[in-house]
Amino acid sequence: MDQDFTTKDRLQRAAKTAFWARGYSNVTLREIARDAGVDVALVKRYFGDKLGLFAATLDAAFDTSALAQTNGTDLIETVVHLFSIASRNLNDPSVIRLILMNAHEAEVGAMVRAAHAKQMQSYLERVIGDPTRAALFMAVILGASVAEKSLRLQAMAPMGSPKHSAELRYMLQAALAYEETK
Amino acid sequence: MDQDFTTKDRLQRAAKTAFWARGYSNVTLREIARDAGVDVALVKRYFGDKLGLFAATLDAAFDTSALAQTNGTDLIETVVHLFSIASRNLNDPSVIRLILMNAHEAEVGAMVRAAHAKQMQSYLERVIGDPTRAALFMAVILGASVAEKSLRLQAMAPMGSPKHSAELRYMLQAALAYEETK
DNA sequence: GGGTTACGTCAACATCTGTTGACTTAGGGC
DNA sequence: GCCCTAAGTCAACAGATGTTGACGTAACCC
Repeated sequence: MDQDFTTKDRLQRAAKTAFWARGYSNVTLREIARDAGVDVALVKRYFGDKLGLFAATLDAAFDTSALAQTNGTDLIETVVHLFSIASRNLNDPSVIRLILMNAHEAEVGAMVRAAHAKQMQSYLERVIGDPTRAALFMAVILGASVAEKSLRLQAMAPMGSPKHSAELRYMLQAALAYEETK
Repeated sequence: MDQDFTTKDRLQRAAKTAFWARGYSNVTLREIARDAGVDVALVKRYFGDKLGLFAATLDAAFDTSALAQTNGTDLIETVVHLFSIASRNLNDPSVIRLILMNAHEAEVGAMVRAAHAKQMQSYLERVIGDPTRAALFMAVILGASVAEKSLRLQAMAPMGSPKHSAELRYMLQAALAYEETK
C-alpha cells in the first residue's frame, strides 16, 4: 500500500508516474501532491523545486537490466520482446516517450538525453560494437516506437502482434547488417 | 516586409513560426502577438481562440509538393534530399517535430496526426503501393529524424552529410525490400 | 521538564495565461 | 454632415502555477 512508503517516496513515485506519462511542463506540482496525498510545500523541503523533483525521478529511470542479461546473438529477440510488452498498452510510458515529450524543453530535454546516452545508448554500442550499426539499430527502435505511440500509424499499430514483430525483427536485422562502404 | 501583409496574416505567420518550433502549449498568445506587432485581442476577432489560431496554421502546413513531382523510382533520393536540407539547421522545424512536440496533447495531437495522415502518409502509401512497406518506409524516416533532432544521437548527427545519407538510403531501401512471409 | 529537530499544514505571494467587453478610430455610403 | 461597420486599443477578469514563510505538532535527546 501507499501507506507503507514515506511521504518523500510517495511524492517521488507520483512524480515519476505523472512526468513519464505526460512530460515535464504539462504536469503541475499540485497535481503530483494530490496524487501522493501530500502537501505541495513538501516538494520544496525534499527536492528543492520542480526541477529537482524531476531529476530525482530520472535517477533509477533507465532500466537496462532486461537488456543486460543478454548476449549479442539474441539482442533482437530481447528488443522485440520488450517492445511487445510495451505495446500491450499504448499509454504505457516508455523511455522514448519521455525523451520525445520533453525534446522541446531546453534544460529538461538535455537532462533526459544525457541520462539516456549514458545508459541505454552506450549499452547498445558496447553490445553491437560498431557505432554506426548501433545508431541505425537505435533509429529502428525509435522509428517503430514513434510510428506506433506518437504518430499512431495504423499499419504499425499492432506492433506487438506476431505479424508486426516480424517486421520489426526484419528492420533490426537490416540495421545490424549494414556494411560501411569505404 | 511584414508591412505588406494584413494584420491577420502577420498573426498567422508568427503563430506558425512559434507553434512549429516549440509546440502548442509552450507558446503564449501574448508572445505571438508581440512577434506579429499586433494586439492580443485580435486573436479572438480573427481566429476565435488559441486553438483556432493553431488550426489555421495547419491548413497549408503539410507540403508534399516536393514529393508530388516524384515517381516511385527516385523516391528515396527525394527523401534523402529533403532530409539533408532539413538537417542543415537542427532548429529547423519539421512536420515530424511538430507531431512529436504535440503528441501528449489530446486535442492538438489528434489534429496534427489527422492532417499528417491525410496528406503525407496517404501519399506514401499511394506511391509505394504496399501499405506495410509504406509503414516501414515512414518508420525509417521517423527514426532517422528523431534520432537526429530529438535524441541528438551523435552517430546520426551529420545525417545531411554524404556518409550518413548513405546510411539513410540503405535503410530506406531495406524498408522497400521487405517481403511479407506468408 | 526543556529544548531541539524533523515532519507537515496552511495561506498567501507574484506572475503568467487565455479570454473578454468597453472604448476609440478610420473609412465609406448616403 | 451623418451613420454604420470594420479594425484596432486598452484594461481588466478569473484561474492556474511555482514558490515561500509562518505556524503546529510530535518525537527524541539530555
